[in-house]
Amino acid sequence: MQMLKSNHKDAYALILDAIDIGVYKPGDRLVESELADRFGVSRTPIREALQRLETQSLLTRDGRSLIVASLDHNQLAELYVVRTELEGLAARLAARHAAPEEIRVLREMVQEDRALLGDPGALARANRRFHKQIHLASHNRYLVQQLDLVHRSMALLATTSLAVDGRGELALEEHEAIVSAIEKADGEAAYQALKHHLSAAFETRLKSDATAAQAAE
Amino acid sequence: MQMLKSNHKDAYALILDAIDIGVYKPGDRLVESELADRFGVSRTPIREALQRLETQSLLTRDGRSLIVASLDHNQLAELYVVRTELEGLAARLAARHAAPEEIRVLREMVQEDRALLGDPGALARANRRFHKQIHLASHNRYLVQQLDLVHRSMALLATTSLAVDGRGELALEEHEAIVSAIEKADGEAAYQALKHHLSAAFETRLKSDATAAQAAE
DNA sequence: CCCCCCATGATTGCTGATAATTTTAAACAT
DNA sequence: ATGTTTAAAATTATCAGCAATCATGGGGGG
Repeated sequence: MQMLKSNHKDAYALILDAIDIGVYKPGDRLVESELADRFGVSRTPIREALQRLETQSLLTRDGRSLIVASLDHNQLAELYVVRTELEGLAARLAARHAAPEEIRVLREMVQEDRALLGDPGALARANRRFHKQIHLASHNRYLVQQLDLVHRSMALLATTSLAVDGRGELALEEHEAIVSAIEKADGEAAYQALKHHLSAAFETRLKSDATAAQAAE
Repeated sequence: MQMLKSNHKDAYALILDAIDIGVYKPGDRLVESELADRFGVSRTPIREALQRLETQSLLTRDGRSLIVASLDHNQLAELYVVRTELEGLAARLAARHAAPEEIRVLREMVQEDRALLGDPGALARANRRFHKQIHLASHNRYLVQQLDLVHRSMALLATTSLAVDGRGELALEEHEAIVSAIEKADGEAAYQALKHHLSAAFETRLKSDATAAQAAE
């Protein structure tokens, strides 16, 4: 008999979700007993989940206790450099190794995501799916894993650049260019297109952060 | 008063060492109670260390229990692709961002490591130091972290390519070329030199593995 | 009035015990 | 001999409680 999919996820996923949703924001302290109460388990599984999150750099130590990691400007820039290189590599490999079916899935995604242009949240999820599909198409498990880590770190960023006016349209065009390059099996073009895509996204983020910072003064 | 450096490392380091030394080899099952006995602590810190090692892919699940991960031929190839790209990036960034002092340290390493040419073990450690120094010179903390992960995965490989006849000399020449490129602040040359270095190392490994496999028939 | 010291409470680290699950192996039937 | 069922052993997952450490705040002392 098939086990019903329990709605009782494990502590790791629960805490990750809580961070994603914004229950805990960068800088917040995570107290084991509090989390244990909130999720109705004892401290042991909480501790283990916290340590896993720590090794993935989503949490960081402040003295003896753990706080949600935050990305300052420098760290964000450093993350983007690494992300760009890894995603670029994934695109290059995808152009070389993707199965025809995988490419078709990518193309369909680009089509279907047009329907989401009004909804930044849905667009952000679609964007993640799209990139994940490229990672998988690289057929390099290590790369997929490293990129998972990178993306998990980006969960610390509250905003998505896709919410900025007009960025959604541009991003989809860039996706289209990436898929076209992969279709042509042109690794270098795919690499460049993905690099351009992330560069544009980073630039948008910096601009919107600058505006927000000014507004906060 | 300064605490004496305790010879009682934490469970994580102890298990990692045990894997490094070869007490536990890829495929071996790690039993919590056995490790707890061996290191004289209770199962809880062992469990936490095991989970950390699992998230770093040094251990993998086989059903409910953990075994030391192993790298088959494909996984090794995939790892090398990612490693090459990341180390190449580090070299390029180091050429751009390294402080003069950091470059001098690199140059000294190349000089001093000549003295170790007879001792593959010492050479392997020196090699790790050298690469780590380049990582740091990139001044990108994310990259340093990702590369740490990659190198930890390589701990699963029992042999070092530096033990192969003549490889030590070649490797040091390649190190020399890398440092020269960084000195000239020529990022592209540094990138290419590092790529070449790793490519040569990988090739050496494949050859020696092939020989060993034949001998085992 | 401000600063330092100590006591108190909060929080993490660890232990031993218990529950749940899986693996092992042994007896049995085919 | 081989496959299958069932019971026992081993192992992992979780829990509640204790010990150690750290932060906080409330008095003295200057």
